[in-house]
Amino acid sequence: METVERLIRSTQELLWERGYVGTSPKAIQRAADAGQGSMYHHFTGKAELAKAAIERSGAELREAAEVQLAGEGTPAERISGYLGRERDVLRGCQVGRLAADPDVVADPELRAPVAETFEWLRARLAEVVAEGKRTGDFPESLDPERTAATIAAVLQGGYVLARAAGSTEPFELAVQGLVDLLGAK
Amino acid sequence: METVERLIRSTQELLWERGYVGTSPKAIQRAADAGQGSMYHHFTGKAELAKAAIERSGAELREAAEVQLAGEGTPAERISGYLGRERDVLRGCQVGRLAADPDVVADPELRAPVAETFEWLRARLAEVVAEGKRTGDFPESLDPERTAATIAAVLQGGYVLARAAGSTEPFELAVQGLVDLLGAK
DNA sequence: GTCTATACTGGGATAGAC
DNA sequence: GTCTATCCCAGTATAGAC
Repeated sequence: METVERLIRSTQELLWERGYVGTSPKAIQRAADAGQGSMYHHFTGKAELAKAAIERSGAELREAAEVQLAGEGTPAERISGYLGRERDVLRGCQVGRLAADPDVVADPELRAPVAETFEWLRARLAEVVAEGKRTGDFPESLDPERTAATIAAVLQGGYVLARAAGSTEPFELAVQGLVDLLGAK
Repeated sequence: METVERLIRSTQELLWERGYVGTSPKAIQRAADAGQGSMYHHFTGKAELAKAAIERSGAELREAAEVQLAGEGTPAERISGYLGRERDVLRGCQVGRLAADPDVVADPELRAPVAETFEWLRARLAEVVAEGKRTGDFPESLDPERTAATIAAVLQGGYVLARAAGSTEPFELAVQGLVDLLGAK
C-alpha cells in the first residue's frame, strides 16, 4: 500500500481509538511505518492529515448505513436492520467519537466532515421513515425529521452507555427499547 | 475556597471541556491557582485527582436528575420534564463525555464512577417508567429497563449530534421524537 | 502545606542532506 | 520522496528547601 494511504488509514484508527487530542504525529508515523519527513512531505501537519482521515471515516459510515437503508425489505425492516446490524459496540462510532473532541469541534475544517456525515444520516433516515408512513409501516403521526434524529441519537448514546458500562448490554437495551416504541404504533 | 476544593472543581471543568487525555496537571494548577507542590501534596497525581473530580460530577448528575424525576407531576410529566429541562447542550454531558476517553475506560478506578452514574440513572428512569405503567401513563407493553436505556441514550446521543452539528437543533429534534414515541401509546 | 529546582519523555514541527 | 538532525515547549513527576 502507498504511503499516503497508510498514513490516512493509520490516522483513522488512531482517531477512533484515542481522538484528535490523544493522537500524535509520532504515533501516526509509527503505525503507518512512515518517517517524519515522509509524513510532512505529504501533509502540512496533523490537522490536514486528520481532515483527510475524518472525511474517509465519514464516507465509510455512509456506505455502511446505505447497505441497510437501501437494502431489501419494508421501510420498518430496513430501519430495524440498520439498528441491529453487527457493530463493534465497545469501540464506539468512529465519527461520533470526534464530537467529544474540543479541537475537532473548534476547527471548522475538522468539524465539517463530522457535521456533514450526521446531516446525511439524519436526512437518509428521515426518507425511510417518510416512506414507511406511506406504506403504513409507521403511523401518520410520526414526524420523519424528529424520528430520524431520535434513531441516530439512540445509536450514538448507546455507544456512550456501553463504553461507560464496559458492556454492550446498555446499547442493546436502548436499541430494543427504540424498536419497541417504533413498532408500538 | 480551600485548595483541595479548588483543585477538584478545576479538574471537573477541564475534564468536561477537554477530557482526561487533554487535561494536564499544569492546566489544572493554573485553573485552580495552586502550585505544583501543592497539587502533588494533596493528590498522588493526575489520576487520583481525576477520580475525585469524576465522582463529584457523577454526584451532581444524579442530584440534577433527581430534581425532575422525584418532582411533581405524573410519571410521564416527570420524564418529559427531565428530557426538556434546561441544559447547556453544546457543552455536552460532563460524565458521558468521559466514555469517549480511552484512558478513562481502560482504568477501572476512573471508569467505575462513570459506570455507576449511568447504572443509577437507568435504574431510576426504569422506576419512573414502571410507575407510569401502573398509573396508565404508559402502555403495559413497555419494558421499563429497555425504555430507560433508550431515554438515557437519546440524551447522550443528542449531545453528540448537537456538538457535531455545532447547533442544539439535533438534540431538540431527538428529544421531541422520543417524546412523540412515548406519548403515542 | 507550599515553593522552586530538576529530570526525562513526548508533542509538533522545520531544515537540509540524500 | 524519504531520512536524520535539530528546535522548543509541554507533560508528568520527584526532591528537597522553606
